[in-house]
Amino acid sequence: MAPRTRRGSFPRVVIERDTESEKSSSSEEEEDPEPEVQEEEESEELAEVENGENVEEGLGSKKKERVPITIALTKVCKVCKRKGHEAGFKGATYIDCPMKPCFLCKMPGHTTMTCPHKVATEHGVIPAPNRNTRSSLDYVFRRQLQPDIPAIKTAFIVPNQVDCAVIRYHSRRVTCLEFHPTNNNILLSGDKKGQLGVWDYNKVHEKTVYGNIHHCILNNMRFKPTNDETIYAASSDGTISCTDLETGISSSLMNLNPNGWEGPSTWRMLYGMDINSEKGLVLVADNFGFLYLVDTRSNNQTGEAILIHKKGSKVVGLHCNPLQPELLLSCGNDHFARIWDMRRLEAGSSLHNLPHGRVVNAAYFSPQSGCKILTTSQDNRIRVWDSIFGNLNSPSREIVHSHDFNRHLTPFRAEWDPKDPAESLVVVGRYISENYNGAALHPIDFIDISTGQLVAEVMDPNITTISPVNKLHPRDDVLASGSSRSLFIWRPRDKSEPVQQKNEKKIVLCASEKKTRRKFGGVDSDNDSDDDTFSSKGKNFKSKKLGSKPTPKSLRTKR
DNA sequence: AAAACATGTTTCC
DNA sequence: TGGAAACCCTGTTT
Repeated sequence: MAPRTRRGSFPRVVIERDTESEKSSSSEEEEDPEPEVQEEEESEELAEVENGENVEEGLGSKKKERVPITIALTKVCKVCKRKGHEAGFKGATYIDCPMKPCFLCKMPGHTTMTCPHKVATEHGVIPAPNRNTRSSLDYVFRRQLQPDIPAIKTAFIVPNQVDCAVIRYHSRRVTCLEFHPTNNNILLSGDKKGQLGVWDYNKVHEKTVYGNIHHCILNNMRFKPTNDETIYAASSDGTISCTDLETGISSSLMNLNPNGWEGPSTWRMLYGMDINSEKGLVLVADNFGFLYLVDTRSNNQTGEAILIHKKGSKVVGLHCNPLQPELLLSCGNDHFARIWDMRRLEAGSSLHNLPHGRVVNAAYFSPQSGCKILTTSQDNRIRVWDSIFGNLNSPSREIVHSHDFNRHLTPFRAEWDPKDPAESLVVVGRYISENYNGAALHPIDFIDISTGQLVAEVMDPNITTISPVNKLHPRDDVLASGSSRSLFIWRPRDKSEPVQQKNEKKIVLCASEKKTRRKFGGVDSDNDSDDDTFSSKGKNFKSKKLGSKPTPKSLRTKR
């Protein structure tokens, strides 16, 4: 950023921003509100309040007479550049800039620390606007719509302990995960580079990476319903692949960029994908708002591309209703999730449009009844619609939860627990870190979406990275996480443990172990400057089995 | 040890 | 409309 000019009374004070170094000298002082700045403090402060428009001119005209005063900015906030406070980590606790809206709920007037949604055991639920009709009649009504909803919820079994992990299985950040539909120990993973990993996590050292299928982001994959050794994948390279998991032999169903690179305005990328087995279709959607249908028997596109989201916007998610093959759910960067009737697919013909505050990362029907809808939006809210047959004008619940967009991260997606008969357990990684005994960790949250309660937060002191990609096993009590370039398998700490009641289920993993002492929680980096190869540092492509008491050196235990 | 910086997408203007 | 800024709880290299 350009140096910031501040118009004081007489001498213009220029703060060279490149001296960002100061922020880190946090160790020296704590509460001292007096920075050792020069004399012109108050004038500076004044100017600061209303300036901002004179930055340019100051830059241009005062180039030479500007005396860059490199203030010893021990107290200048790196976020807003004002003094008197300082954003950043203090130990393992992040202090927000008070000038910014709350990092969690995005509302002004408070910081994350004091956010009303940051209660110890829950992130908070915002009842949707139309939710004031919360009469008992309403419940009766909804009960009629969903007669199969169990009256008493079964207790959740939450995987909470790292069972095994593979470090740098991928050479880029993990972008998607999929459990094998029939083989219990097989996990598939895709990464930013387009590689497809096949991992038998009971044999940690057996793993396969197919690197030639795609050459950029593998956005979504699905098993072929009629052959569970075959996987479809949609990639930002504009192709759909169909790969045999045994041989790695892959064919391409579709290539939206047959002429190769002709510039960013024409390069089409495939994001959302799902399979409609009833109709024998692979559905994919691109970054320009279009949906494509591919017949899985002929491997040919059927019909024309259909504009299903705002023209030019990315359609990141597609989901076919598990029970009603005519229903399709899509979501994308136009801030909408949309419900479609497959029999009447044309631009503008959506049955419902579900508005969101920001980009919608994911939208899913509930896995068993297909009656509920769960969305993850970049406005830090998980939204739930309890019945697709009910009032869809506003969500039944909005659950505030930190899963912001970050350039280094795969977008977070809240995922259903496919095993939960009540369809109320959801897993989602958390962006903001919390101080757990001195370590800044990013838990993976289990949320009861019927109440908004945080049922469990899963973490390990050795895992300091953010885990935006999570998937619960369709049959076992197993959680798979993709975090940075690593994959983790979590299982319950002790299977013989009596199942706890739902409200006592707060789990803090290894809270007493504090080996990890890092300022930052970590991120799933995709820094292109680091090497792609699996051999670049010797530690790449190594797998590690973690015992029940994990003290793995491999898990980048820092100090 | 500390700082620079690479990186990509959305939103702002 | 297009270009610039914002992001600001990285990870890696310098």
